[in-house]
Amino acid sequence: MSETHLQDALDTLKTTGVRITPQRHAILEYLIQTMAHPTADEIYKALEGKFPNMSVATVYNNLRVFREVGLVKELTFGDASSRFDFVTNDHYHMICECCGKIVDFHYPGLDEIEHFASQVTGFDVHAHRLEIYGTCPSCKDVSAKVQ
Amino acid sequence: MSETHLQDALDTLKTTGVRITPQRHAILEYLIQTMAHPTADEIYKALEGKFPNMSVATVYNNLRVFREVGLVKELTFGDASSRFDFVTNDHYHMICECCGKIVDFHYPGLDEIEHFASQVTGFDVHAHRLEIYGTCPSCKDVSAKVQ
DNA sequence: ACACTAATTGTAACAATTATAAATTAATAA
DNA sequence: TTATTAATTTATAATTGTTACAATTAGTGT
Repeated sequence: MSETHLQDALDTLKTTGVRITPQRHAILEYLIQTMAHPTADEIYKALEGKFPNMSVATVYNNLRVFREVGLVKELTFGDASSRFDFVTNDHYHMICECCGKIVDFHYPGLDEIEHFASQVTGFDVHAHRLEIYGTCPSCKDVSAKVQ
Repeated sequence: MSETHLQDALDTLKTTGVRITPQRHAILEYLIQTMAHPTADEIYKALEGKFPNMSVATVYNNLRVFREVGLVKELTFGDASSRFDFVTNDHYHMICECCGKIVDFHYPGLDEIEHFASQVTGFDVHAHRLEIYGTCPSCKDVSAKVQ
């Protein structure tokens, strides 16, 4: 099924007139296959084996292209570097403040808040972003043992 | 009433054992008084007149101190630099994707989603973050005129 | 007013990201 | 298939936001 995701993504590129290069193919493949939400540098390092000559700039350029086409979402948390997430269906992120782990979860029907906010502020609403911060089970265990 | 905010903030510093310096006083005052959500550099530039010798490092240091004490929230959007928001009561942000304007709005009862997410992921939940993106009224006007 | 310690300053370092220009390569049509 | 053209990659330099550091300065409790 990640196969079809990749195929869909490539189709999107084709219809949008974005050339499909081996580097783009590899970046997309990696983004889809990994369960993590990698930084640009992590992607760069992960593909170093396959593409010894690839430049970091290529990773950044293509992540921007993917974002513009809507294939990829850029996540900016407090820390230094952005993380990138292949867009499938809508989901939110639960983030461990201890170890940085990110877990996806689904939650339907936050559209009402978009409505509400639109009414209150007079904005046209395009999208929203929600993250929840906490402590993951394994970090809870660790801190329990320490005490 | 922004007077009491400032006084409360200073009290918080005192009880937390954080020294009250003129620079800290001025940064807090500026954060409370401005309706915007300034970057560290904007704060630095705004106080340049009063403190010609103040270092950027001082601004960053103190914003970190304020964050650790809970007086200030750091907002990281897609763009390069963090923005800082004096913490009053809980509110969310509506952000114009066209001009970057940020408008605060209140919305009660998003605790249920914290509960839900906690159940689903097994995390202990500490906080959440929500932003809504759209186009502000004045940017709507401009784009209407162009067409 | 004194001493103690934290805070400020100026600067250098760092790390993420972007700009640039030259070399390469994918898509297209002949 | 090949030539053409414009997009893409690459390598590197530049930029920018932020932090680290060491020396100086200044709050605070006594």
